[in-house]
Amino acid sequence: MPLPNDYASQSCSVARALEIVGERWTLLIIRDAFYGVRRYGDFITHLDIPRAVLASRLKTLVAEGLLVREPGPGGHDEYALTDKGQRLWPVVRELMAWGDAFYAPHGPRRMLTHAADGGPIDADGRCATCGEVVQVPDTVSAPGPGFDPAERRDDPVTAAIGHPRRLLEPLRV
Amino acid sequence: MPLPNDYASQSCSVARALEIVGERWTLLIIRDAFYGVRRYGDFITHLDIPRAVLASRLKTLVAEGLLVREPGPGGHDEYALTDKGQRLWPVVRELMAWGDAFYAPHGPRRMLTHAADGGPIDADGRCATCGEVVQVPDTVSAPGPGFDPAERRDDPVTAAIGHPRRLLEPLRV
DNA sequence: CACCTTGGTTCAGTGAACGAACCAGGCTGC
DNA sequence: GCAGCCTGGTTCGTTCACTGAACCAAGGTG
Repeated sequence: MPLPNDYASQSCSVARALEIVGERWTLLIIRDAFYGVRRYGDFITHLDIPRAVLASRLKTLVAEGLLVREPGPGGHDEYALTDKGQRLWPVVRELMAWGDAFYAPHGPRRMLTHAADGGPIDADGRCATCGEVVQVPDTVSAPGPGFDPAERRDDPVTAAIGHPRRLLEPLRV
Repeated sequence: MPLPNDYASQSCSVARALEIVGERWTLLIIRDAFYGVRRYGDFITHLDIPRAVLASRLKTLVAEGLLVREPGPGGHDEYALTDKGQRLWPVVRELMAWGDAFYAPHGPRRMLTHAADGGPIDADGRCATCGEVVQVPDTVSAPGPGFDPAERRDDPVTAAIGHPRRLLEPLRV
């Protein structure tokens, strides 16, 4: 974080990690990337983030190698998670689990299941049915009991995550 | 985050969680709390955080029930992690693992082991020796190969984490 | 009773976030 | 071939939070 007082002086990997993903909005951008969001405009409409901030964050994430910018099917460039970015999935998953545990009075807002056998994924990332650690592309994210359709807006992202989808599967053709 | 544009509108537990722990410094305060830091002055000297910001964050964390403020042995009040706060440990652990994987050229800065049998704790929080999920108070944190003693400063916190310690064990008597 | 330690609060300066406006390139319709 | 729209940004003035230094109050110590 390029504030006068940064975390860099600390010999701690939590501090180093937070220098990259600890800035406001960054982890939400990463989360949306797992949900298949790849285009600037889709991030804007779903996150409701100031355009300048999104541009700045995307630049940082590409520079740090968490995202790659590449030509997409529509002729527009897209942002896709690299392996380095995908390895943040446990962080996002645990954050979601904590939020579900304490801030989702009607139950989890999203359920994670194993695409291969449909088994639910437990707290430490394993499929309750087969016991395997589920890889990111084999993870299906579906609305859970705490999902509130009333909050649904009409952007393509919100529409897409309204039914089960594999992580990383691009939102658009 | 009480900025004009907050995350609250999103039906997403990641966003809800980040409203609490996504502010600058907050997760580092939580991390230090796992390391046994409990007193205002120790947070100040170890984190090098502006005093006003620490006071504000501690107030928020107590209000949200992640920390409790209670009388300590020295007659001073102390801040201790509640169960709700302790359940953030997987988030901190995964963040540390990610930082170690990509920003620790000389290997992990800290090693986590199971107090009962000394087995290393792997990526998903299980002891490699006994296979159990290691509870927070049974986790021992020790300097790893990437730990740089040259960065050591002379505050009590840095001195204490220079050798193996159980998580949550108070820094002071 | 002076002094030190601890745990804060206050306040001015600075930098980042916000949001609205602007702008450039590529495609579309005609 | 050009007017218009969609996409993906940049610019800029305002607002807000972080920073760091100074100040302050309570409690313990010599």
